[in-house]
Amino acid sequence: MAKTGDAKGCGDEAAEGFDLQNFLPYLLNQAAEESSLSFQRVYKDRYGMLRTEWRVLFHLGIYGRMTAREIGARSKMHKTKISRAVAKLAERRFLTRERDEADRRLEYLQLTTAGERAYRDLRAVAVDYDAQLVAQFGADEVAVLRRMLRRLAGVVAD
Amino acid sequence: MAKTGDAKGCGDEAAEGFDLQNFLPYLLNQAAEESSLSFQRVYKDRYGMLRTEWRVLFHLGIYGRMTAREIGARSKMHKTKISRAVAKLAERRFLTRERDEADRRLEYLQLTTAGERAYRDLRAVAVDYDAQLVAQFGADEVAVLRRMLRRLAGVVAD
DNA sequence: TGTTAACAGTTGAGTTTGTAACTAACAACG
DNA sequence: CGTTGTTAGTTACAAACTCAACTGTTAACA
Repeated sequence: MAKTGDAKGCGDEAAEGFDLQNFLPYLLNQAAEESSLSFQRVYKDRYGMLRTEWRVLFHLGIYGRMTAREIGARSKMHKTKISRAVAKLAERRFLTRERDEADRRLEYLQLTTAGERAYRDLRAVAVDYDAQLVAQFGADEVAVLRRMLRRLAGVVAD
Repeated sequence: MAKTGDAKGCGDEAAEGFDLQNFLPYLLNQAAEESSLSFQRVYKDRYGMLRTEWRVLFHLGIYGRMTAREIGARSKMHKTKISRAVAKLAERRFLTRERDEADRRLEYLQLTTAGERAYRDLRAVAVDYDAQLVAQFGADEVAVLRRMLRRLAGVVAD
């Protein structure tokens, strides 16, 4: 895969002809950007959401009522991102915040009916995308891809 | 892989239990972010570079003298990003800009000796990373991963 | 030629992000 | 209790990104 025999007579000839298009961090970024694009357009145009907001919406939609801290633990998003995403979603009445009276530092977040509706709508788009992808690449290869990406992302369990 | 039988008796039961951790755009972003991190640290701490600057540096290091337009065509980065990255690299004397006298809109960019040195240094880091990855995952699986990512990224040829 | 369109690259305004410092609340231990 | 440390979440400010408008140049074609 890596080109060789590019001898230029320097010291570190091993890396001559470095292949950027096959370099994983670069490639991952390109693929991530590209695959995000079609979605981004849906949740941006349809609901005026950012990716961070989409993520928070999905976490609450999938796992139900939880605190910002728990979202952070699951998603590895930084807490400031979450804080701002939550503020926007609350402002748009997609979620409600409820203080925990036992530990008043905590705030439970929960989707409103409107938030739930948005989540279901966007989830349908996501499911379609997934199906399309599996149809295009084949279930086996997609499974391999997912497994490797999970390892790269350092996701141990859930 | 997808959970089923979560019947809640609504309309769109197919998507109940949507698995965020296996959703490709999400997974890709997580993996991309994670894999970028170790590098980011190297080129940021060692040379004060951003990812855009790293990319420009590598394009010039690998393919040699070219214009900003060509970098854009190869990398799919937006021209404003490239423009600013080039400005910073020029300011730090990592590249020189040379107007094309035949078509005065064009400016040829080329690494200086210092730029070349930085490129070689960072390339060595990249090569190491790659080797480590192949050792960890196995050459075959990495090849599959690369092929799929290239397709996802929409890279047709080079 | 003169006019209009297209292109390479830059700049500016508004938005989003990252880092660090901050507030408020709980915990631990003397 | 009271001091010190930790945690949940927010805010402030600077850096970076996006999008659109801009400059300067070449191409197209009447």
